[in-house]
Amino acid sequence: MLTDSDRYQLLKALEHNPNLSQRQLASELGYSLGKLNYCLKALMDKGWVKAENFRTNQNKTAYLYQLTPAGITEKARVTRRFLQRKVEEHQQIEQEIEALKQEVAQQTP
Amino acid sequence: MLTDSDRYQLLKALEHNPNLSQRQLASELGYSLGKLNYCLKALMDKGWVKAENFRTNQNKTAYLYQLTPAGITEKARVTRRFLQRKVEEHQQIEQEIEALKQEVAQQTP
DNA sequence: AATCCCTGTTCAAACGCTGAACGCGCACCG
DNA sequence: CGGTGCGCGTTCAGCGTTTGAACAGGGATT
Repeated sequence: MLTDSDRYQLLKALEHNPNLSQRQLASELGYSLGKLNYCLKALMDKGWVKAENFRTNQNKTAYLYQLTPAGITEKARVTRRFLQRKVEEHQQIEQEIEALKQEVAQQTP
Repeated sequence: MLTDSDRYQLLKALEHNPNLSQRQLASELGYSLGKLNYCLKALMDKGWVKAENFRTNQNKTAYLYQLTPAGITEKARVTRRFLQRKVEEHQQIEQEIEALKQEVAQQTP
């Protein structure tokens, strides 16, 4: 698929480290290589990320995965949306914990 | 698979309603019929739940999915474990939210 | 030229999940 | 007594997602 979490995590990682390889990104985010390639391609299809060929000073060829202006805008939007979702999740877990605590308290009096 | 969440939810549901059909249980927990059947069978294989043939007063045949003594013990264990995991998750989300808030604050000054 | 290493890309296989379909047994009715 | 309907548990082909081994390409090193 391509969830908001994927979008957020990838855009954030690329914002800070546009010079990582797909393998490094995958490892950093805990994604498989295939999934990362899929997600990255999706971001590029949307025009949020642009791959630029570049070579390190004295090293191999590689790509630079840079956020486009549209990507920067989108990253801001996704971040706000993701935050809101996390806040809701947080509240829900709080209730769940309260219920679980009562349950544990009752089960061995 | 069969996560702690599955174990907890099913054991809890059965503790309160041993007389529900698999379809009713699935609907209540938001599981598909196939998944519920799989999970329930797993609990029975472990010896935590026992299916007893019974017939409602003036109705059809059905099963009673009752927790065994071992099942009651296990339910208590799983509940504690599940609570602990939720507390950790809660703390982690709290940190994540804090980071996201700072990120949002910085992105449109 | 040959070898090595690190790229990005691909895609068959594995996995988890779904829900339509099936067989069974009971209750009701003609 | 047969027929029909209903709800039950069970099954499994099909689906969408995910995995990671395998591949092709290009620069560096020998």
